[in-house]
Amino acid sequence: MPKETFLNLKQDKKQKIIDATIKELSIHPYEHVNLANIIRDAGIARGSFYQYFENKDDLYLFFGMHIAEKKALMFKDIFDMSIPLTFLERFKKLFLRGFDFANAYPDLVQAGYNMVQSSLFKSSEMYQNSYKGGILFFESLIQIDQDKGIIRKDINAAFLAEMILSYMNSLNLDYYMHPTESMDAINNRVDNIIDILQKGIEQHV
Amino acid sequence: MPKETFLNLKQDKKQKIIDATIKELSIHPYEHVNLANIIRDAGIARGSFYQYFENKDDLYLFFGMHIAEKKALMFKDIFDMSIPLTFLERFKKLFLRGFDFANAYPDLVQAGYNMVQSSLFKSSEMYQNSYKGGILFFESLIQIDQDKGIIRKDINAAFLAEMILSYMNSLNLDYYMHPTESMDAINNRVDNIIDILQKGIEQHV
DNA sequence: TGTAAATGTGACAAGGTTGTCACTTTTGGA
DNA sequence: TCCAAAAGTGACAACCTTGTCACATTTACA
Repeated sequence: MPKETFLNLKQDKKQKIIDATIKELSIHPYEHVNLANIIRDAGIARGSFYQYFENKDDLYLFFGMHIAEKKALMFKDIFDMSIPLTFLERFKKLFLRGFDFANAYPDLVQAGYNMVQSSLFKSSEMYQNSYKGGILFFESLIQIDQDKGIIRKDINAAFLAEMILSYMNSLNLDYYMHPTESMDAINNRVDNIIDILQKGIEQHV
Repeated sequence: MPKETFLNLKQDKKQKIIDATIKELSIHPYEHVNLANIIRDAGIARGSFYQYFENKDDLYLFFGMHIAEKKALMFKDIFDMSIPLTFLERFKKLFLRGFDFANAYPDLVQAGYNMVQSSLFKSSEMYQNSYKGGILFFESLIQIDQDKGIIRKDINAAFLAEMILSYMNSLNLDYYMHPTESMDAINNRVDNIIDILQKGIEQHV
């Protein structure tokens, strides 16, 4: 956790440090991040950095939370269960929103990708929880649709949830790294995949 | 490429260096690999190392090729087109064989995983080619089945190939990292997924 | 305005890693 | 057996990075 000194900083100085962190993390993998670069770009002294954060890992922890906050805002409505949607409709929304997020915050996403790559982060509680949480959420959506008779009952909800989220992540990450496809092509691709899933899991009456 | 000096080494000395590399790479992510550990475990002098390899990256290049050779041997028959199999049959074989490979060479796979994680390796030509090659191969298998009327013609072969390979990779890697599931559970999971794909892509007459 | 607490600063110690080089030992052919 | 080429060796220079600390400056409040 950052020290109070950092939290008390004026917004624009805080933002400068965040921006410098994004820049450095979006260029270098986590393990090669150089504090000197962040300090230079943020325009602060080395000593000041250690007045704001315990150490480098403390900065990462804060930065991970910063990304999580941005994501929570962007994906909020998709996890809102008061909006009635089938499993596949919700999944499609999540899938497409991932690309919107990448378009909105390209550097942030690149930086986040580099963080997630690191084994240090992958084994962190924060990551584990959010990953498992996502799977459990979609697993329950699948089960609801199975109860309603929309999805075949012989499908293992956990397996399906893991598969689609793992594929979504890898495709989103691909797009972050090489945003070559147009949004039209992306939509086409998502439709094609959703169609396969739809026919693969639907309950025939 | 390793220097001739290395290639001229007696097999058991070569193997000792390979084993030490596997050990170090299976414990630490690529960026944190410490030559001192490899040298100690291999029982050679620092100077000798630089008589065998240009530098650290040269060792990685060689090691990547070493893994590729082992894999080629293990997966050979799956890519043998003289054996007649449908796309899904071949995919299932590949999927399951991935787990066999992990069981046969757990440390090697762990080390390979750590390598593949590194952005340096991911952007290497060797990796790009083998990745694209796999996708193209399965893309062509899908097209063959489409021509035969086994798979719906409105399915985009490239999209489907990318999806299944990306999912297979992530599941295989998961298993490498936490081999908690029994082979029975694995078989069950693979069958469940193959069933969804089967129903999702089959051509109805 | 005076002063104590908070914040800012950058040189530097401590620790770590890579690749080099002058030297030693081994090998293999004359 | 002798000797030149090949292979082996490990101390070390060069470099890099983190976190610290004694001191300087600013802030906030009496």
